[in-house]
Amino acid sequence: METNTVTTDREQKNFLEQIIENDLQSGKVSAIQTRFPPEPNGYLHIGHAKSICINFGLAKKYGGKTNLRFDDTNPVKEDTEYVDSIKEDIHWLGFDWAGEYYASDYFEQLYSWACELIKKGLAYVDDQTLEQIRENRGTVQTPGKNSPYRDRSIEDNLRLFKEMREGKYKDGEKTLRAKIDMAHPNMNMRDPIMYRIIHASHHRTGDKWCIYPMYDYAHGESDSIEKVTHSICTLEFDIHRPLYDWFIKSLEIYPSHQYEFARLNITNTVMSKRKLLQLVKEGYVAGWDDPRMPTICGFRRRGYTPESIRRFCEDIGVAKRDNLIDYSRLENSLRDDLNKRANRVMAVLHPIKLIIDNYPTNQTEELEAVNNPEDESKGKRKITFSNTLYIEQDDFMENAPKKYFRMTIGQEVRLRYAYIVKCTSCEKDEQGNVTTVHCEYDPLTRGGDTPDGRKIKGTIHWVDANNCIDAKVNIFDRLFLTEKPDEAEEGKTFLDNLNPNSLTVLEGCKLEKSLKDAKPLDKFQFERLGYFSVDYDSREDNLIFNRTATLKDSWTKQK
RNA sequence: UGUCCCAUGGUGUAAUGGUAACACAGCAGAUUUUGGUUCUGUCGUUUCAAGUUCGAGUCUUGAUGGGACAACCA
Repeated sequence: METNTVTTDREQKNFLEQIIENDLQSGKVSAIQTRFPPEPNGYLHIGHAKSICINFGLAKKYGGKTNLRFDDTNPVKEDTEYVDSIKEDIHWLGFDWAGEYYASDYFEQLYSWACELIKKGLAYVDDQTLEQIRENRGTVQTPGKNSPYRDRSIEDNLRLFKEMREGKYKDGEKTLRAKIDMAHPNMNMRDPIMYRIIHASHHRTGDKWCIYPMYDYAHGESDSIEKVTHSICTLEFDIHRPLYDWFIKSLEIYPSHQYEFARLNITNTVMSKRKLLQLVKEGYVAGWDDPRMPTICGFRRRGYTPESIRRFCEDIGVAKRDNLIDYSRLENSLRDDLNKRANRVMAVLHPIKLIIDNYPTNQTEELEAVNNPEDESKGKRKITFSNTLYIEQDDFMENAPKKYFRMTIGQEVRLRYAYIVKCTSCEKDEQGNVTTVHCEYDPLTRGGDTPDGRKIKGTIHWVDANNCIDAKVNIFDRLFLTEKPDEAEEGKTFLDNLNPNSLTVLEGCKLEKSLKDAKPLDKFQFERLGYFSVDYDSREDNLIFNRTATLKDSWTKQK
């Protein structure tokens, strides 16, 4: 292994990279093998994306491999629906796995290893009930008590365990336990349960088994079978590591090692699968892929790109201390990506009419607009202009503050790519809302240039009222009102922190004609407004856009 | 009154006993046919105490604060 390239490298490395480089240099491992081990009992969320980027990213960086392994040891919670969605999401994120495995592939091996542990006197069949086991486990501060069945003979244990497998017992009647230490300060070491009886069909093995291994017994052994060198998981498993090591050592099998990092937390959202499932099941959101959900499919539907999510995961880094990342970091990554890639178009979300009184009534002309000022290769397009346009409600004010550079009576403003116009008057409805604004244009400023060189501070976007299309636009706000929704007040739950206004549907938005063929997941920057993506439910005659994120806005801040 | 993990600007993440740094956010300015982008400048950091050392963010001990652990979940 070359070491000189590494030492001269000034790049910052996280603790996992340091561990891996040490292991590679010392010869502890010759190549690295990682794995991403989801349980197929829910959809992947942004926290999983972090784990995916770490596991796949590390293997890629150091020339190793990553397996996808489904941790499917609990048939009552798992389903192929989740298997499929998980695979889709990983691919969409841009990763491909070396091997696709299932813990259930290893059930036979796991069973025979369990028999080996029995033969070594390191496991026993326990007849205690769930309640008795719980009671005798003790507490974190008091030692537990040995089970009365703890000293059964190896022969009895072997026979009983075989009978468990054969279906001779009902759910809960017996368990197989590792024989470690009921007084161990680490609760996980107090004779942890290795197998429980569950008479339920498994999504892959059907009714072949009625005993299923627990996570602690299955996970490390699966890692070992796959010769995983670095088994990377979140912090809450660090207390399981002694047990992880105990099984591997007792079985004398390939020594995989577990390393833990701090899970991702993001402001104003929840990240637990249980809570996400609850939001879906109880109808607080429209589904797993609701654009307000922190799921991968939710972000996808909202308009996020895989690149922006990967970039985000790199940005936030990896360490062992608890963290809470501001949601805006996600938006930053998105803007950074889409600024360079999304074509610009003009759209008016809250339309009011703008009538150019000195422009010929029946005239229409075509103007040229740049598709992406960051990327000349995206070319230009034609947009039409006439005497009646739509502009944004916010872009007109009757009594404007002095730093308001938009439309207000007597002030000149540029209509993007069109003309300089001067606002003359407005019309209101009975409630006093402005419905129509009048102005006059300067014919010498076609395209938006000022031949006399006068400076125009404001430029606003517009849509030709005589040549535009209607659309529905979903505006999303944070799903939760508080930064840490999990921390609910006394007697309340995270549900009480839900934002009742997290979704606003805008009807009758006006879009430039070029958008008529937009297909689901197409992404655009609506000039001055933000990034928008076409929703799955969008149809040619009923366009629906999702606002992915706004543009940075230093104006509303100034106000 | 247990065991384990963690503690660096507002938020994250580096610094491997030798000048505390980078990103984002904030603030100020420049540029701009998007109040976007881009560019420049700027603000601001080692939880506390003792110890080891020529020298400590880093090592030791203690304290404080935060987190994890008592599913036949993962």
